[in-house]
Amino acid sequence: MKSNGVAEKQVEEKSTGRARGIDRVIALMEHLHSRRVPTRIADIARDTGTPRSTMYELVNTLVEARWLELRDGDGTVYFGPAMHYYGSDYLDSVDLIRKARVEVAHIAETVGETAQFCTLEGDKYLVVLNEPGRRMFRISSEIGIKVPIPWTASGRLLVDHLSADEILRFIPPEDFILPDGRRIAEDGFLEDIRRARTQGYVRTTALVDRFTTCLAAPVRDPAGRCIATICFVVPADTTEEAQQAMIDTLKASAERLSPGR
Amino acid sequence: MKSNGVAEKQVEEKSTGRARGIDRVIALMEHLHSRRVPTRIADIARDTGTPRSTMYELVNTLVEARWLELRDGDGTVYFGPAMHYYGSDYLDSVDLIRKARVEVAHIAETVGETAQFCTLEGDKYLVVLNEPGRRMFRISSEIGIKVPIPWTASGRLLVDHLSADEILRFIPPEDFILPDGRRIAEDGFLEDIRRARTQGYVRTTALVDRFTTCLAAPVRDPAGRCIATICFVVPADTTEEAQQAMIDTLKASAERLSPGR
DNA sequence: GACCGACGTCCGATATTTCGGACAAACGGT
DNA sequence: ACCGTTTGTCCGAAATATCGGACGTCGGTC
Repeated sequence: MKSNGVAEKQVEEKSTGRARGIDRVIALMEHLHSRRVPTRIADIARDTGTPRSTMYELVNTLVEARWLELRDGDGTVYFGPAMHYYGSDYLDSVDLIRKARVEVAHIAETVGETAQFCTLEGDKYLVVLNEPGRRMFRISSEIGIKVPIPWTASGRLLVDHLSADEILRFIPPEDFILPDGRRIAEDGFLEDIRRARTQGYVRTTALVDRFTTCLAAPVRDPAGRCIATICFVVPADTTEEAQQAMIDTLKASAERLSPGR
Repeated sequence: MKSNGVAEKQVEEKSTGRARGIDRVIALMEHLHSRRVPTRIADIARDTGTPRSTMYELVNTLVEARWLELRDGDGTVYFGPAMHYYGSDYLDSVDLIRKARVEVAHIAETVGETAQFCTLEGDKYLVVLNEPGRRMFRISSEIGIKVPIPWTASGRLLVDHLSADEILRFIPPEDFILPDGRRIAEDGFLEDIRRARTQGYVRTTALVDRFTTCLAAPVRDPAGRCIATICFVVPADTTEEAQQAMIDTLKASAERLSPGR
């Protein structure tokens, strides 16, 4: 069950190609999530290595349960309302996330910029909450999509409890290569982390996206370990003055979210 | 797949008690959603009519996929982060809901009261989006929980495209009985609907909860049919003046959400 | 109008998953 | 310390869900 670099993942190939329905369904949902777009049944079957007849059977069952929805009438399927209901139950059940929802919504509304709440999952960075700002230019929320730690501002906070050695052992080497092929220098990265520890926030500019600046502040547990971050995603040409105000906002929010103050 | 009055639902009992894993999983998730609280595996097995050994097997699989999470260490399970990711994908994929999220978040933040976005599913009323206000007294969001139409303010808008006869045929008779046993008079209900059509909003007080007032405005499709509502849930002693301001806010939001203006 | 590819359904065989029950460990009350 | 209850794992048997492939439709292309 380890996530290999490749996006697509055939279902476990044991001796025969036969698999349990539930494993097929998990592969199906992961596939839809990674594509993030309504997809034709035959394509899902091919890309997940599931027999076509099996996939049709399963999709029918899931559509009936509202886990999936037939879209457009062009034969594509995508997630259905049941996933939203179950997901909301999850959000409500996790104390930190429930509080973070309030903070993120509040600062996104008052500041007017996109705000996010992020954590680590394994050795990857993950957006858990995303509230778009008034500026509606970035539509794609990347909720639940794993991203290499060095690509992000928050990532520099989320590993700051580790030593330099531990950090480099923890992050897969290939994660230092940006989507455009550039390489992030490891010592610059470690220096960012050191500076962040003393400053109490991180700023990155033009990292994965040339015209975007990220501002992030750490949510820490009572032991001082960074367990999550809250951050703004803003245009790189935002004035320094405005950015400083946002940093103060983030620090205050992050402080309120840190358990045991 | 009809929802009978009884909350619990054994999995399809054909000739033998045997069922597909996927059907067991659907029953499991529905059970968790209806209980809305982390639950012990053995209890889920009993309440869904699933053999214990089968349930353990399935839960292990689902925990590994992050569909479920083991909680507390007391052997209970509940929804996991994957549900949130899939649910977010669903929200982003439905145009009206994506826009409604912005409106609901905005009015909840600016007005400071709990705002919701609601639709019909079958012959039941359903909360799709819920944004708690500053007043944090009502914790329970009821997202995805089906409620009888006559119990709600929004319900009076959502059926207003039907004639009186059609309405009474559409709503199951038992749905006119409130949780406390009181009966909602059918002609009063129909009168509410008539008035709502001309006024463009609905107000109900002390319906399902003695101290709560609901204010709702209709989102209409180009044909004028009410396809959803946006509403506030406020204390019954809110001043008339404040309520009027909220009604104006709701009408404006509902207008913005109505497709094709 | 014939051909080709994609879509969706159906059916029988068999590899496999579900199921029941047994078992050990952990728990908790007296 | 004793005993009844609950939790979680394991195993073999057999009921059945998955799979492959065949079939009829539909639409577009030459």
